[in-house]
Amino acid sequence: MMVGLADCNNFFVSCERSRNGALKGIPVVVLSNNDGCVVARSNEAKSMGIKMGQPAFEIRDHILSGKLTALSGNHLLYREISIKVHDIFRRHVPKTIDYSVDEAFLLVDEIPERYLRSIGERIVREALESLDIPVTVGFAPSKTLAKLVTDECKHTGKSVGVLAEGDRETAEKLLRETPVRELWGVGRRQAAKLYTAGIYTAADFAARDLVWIRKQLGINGEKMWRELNGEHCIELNHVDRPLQDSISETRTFPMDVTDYDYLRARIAIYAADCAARLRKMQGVAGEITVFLSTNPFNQRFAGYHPSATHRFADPVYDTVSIVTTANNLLNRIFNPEIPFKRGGVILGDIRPDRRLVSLFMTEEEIHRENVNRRLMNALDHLNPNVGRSCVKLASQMTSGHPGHNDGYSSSFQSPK
DNA sequence: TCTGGGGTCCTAGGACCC
DNA sequence: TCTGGGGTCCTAGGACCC
Repeated sequence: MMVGLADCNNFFVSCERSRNGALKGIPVVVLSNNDGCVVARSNEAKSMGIKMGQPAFEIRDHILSGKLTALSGNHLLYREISIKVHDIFRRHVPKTIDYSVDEAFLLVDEIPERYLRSIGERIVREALESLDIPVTVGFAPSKTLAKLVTDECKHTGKSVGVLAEGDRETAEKLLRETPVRELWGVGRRQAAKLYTAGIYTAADFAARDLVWIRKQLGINGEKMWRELNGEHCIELNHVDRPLQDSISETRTFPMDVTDYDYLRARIAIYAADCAARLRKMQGVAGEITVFLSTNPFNQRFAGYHPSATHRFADPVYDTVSIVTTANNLLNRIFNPEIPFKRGGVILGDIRPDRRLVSLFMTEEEIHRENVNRRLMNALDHLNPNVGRSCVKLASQMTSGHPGHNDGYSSSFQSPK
C-alpha cells in the first residue's frame, strides 16, 4: 500500500515570488512576526549558509549590503495560496490529508503503482502553471518513507520520486544516506540519545532491535521504526475530525515584563482573539490554558514556564467566560519577582457547537443563552469592520506599555 | 494499624513538527 | 540592543478508587 506526500518548496518565499518575479533567482528570506528571525529561505539563501530560525540581527550585514533580500511575512497571502494549492492536491487523488500550510499526504491505496509518477507530475505541473508555486511529490510504502523520498528529490532537484513497494535496495540506500536527526519525529533531544547509542543514520535506526527502540523512544520511536521498515502505521488525526483540537494565541513580548497590568491586558486580548476564532469555526472549548515563559536568553531566569489550566463543566464559546477565566488563571501563575518574555492562551478540547438549546435548561437559562449569543454575534460582526478589537471588554483595555505600540493599545486608561 | 496492586482521571511538562 | 507562532501527541506523577 502506497502513500504520497506533496510538499511546496520554500513555501513562503515561493508565495512572495509568485507575486514579484524580481525575487526569483536571488537569495531571499522571510522573517517572523516582529522581524525577529528567519522562517523561510530560498535555495540561494540556504546556499549562503543561512539557517532556519536564525536571528535577524545575525544576517543584518548581508541584508544591508544588498546580497540578501529579507521580507516581513505576509501571512494572509500565504493562507490564500495554501488553500488553492491544497485544492490542486485534492483534485488529483481520491483523498488527501492536509498536514500543514504547504504539505498534504496523498492517499492512493486504490491506485496501481504504475500510475503514481504521472499523478505526481500532473500535480507539480498544475501548481506551477496556475499558481507559480514549485511543488515536490514523493510516493513510498509509508508516510515516513514518503517524507524521505520527497526530501531526497529536493536535494537532487527532481520534482517527483517513487520508492516502490519491495524495492529493498533503493530503500536501504535512502536510509543509509539519511542522518538520523533528519528523520520525521527525531528532534534534538532524541538525536543526542541516538548518537550516544551509536545510531547515526536512518539505516542504523531501522536495523536496531525494536525492543530497545521502544524502551528508549517510547511509542513514537516504535512507530518510526515500523514505518522505516515499510509498515504503514502513523495515523494522522485530521482524517475524521471536523475541527482542530486547540486554538492558541501566543506572543513574545518586546521586552521582559514584570508589570501585572500589562500582562493582564495582553492575556485578555489573546483570550478574546481565541474566542473569536473559536466562534468563527463554530466550536466550543472544554478547557483553557494560560502560560507564561521567561526569556530563554536571560541567564538568571531562563527555563521557567508556569501554566495553569481550567476545565469547563460546560464547554464555552463566549468572550466573557473565556477572558474572565484566562484572567483567573493568570493570577495563579503570575509572579512579580520574575520577568516574563512570552505568554499565551490555549483553548483546548474543542468540539462542534451544535447551537442547540438543551432540553434541560430553565426558562431563565434559555434567555441568558440567547442574549449572550446575540452579544457575541454583534461583537464578531463589529470587530472586523472597524479595525481590530474596536469593541472589547474592560479587561482588554490598556494604556499600553511605555515605548511600545503594536497596534493593540487603545487610548483608554487601564482600569484600576 | 498494616499491607498490595491495578485502574482511571487529571495536570504539568516535554518533545516534536511545519 | 536584537532569537516566531500555531499545532499534535506522549509521559510521568499525584489523587483517588476498588
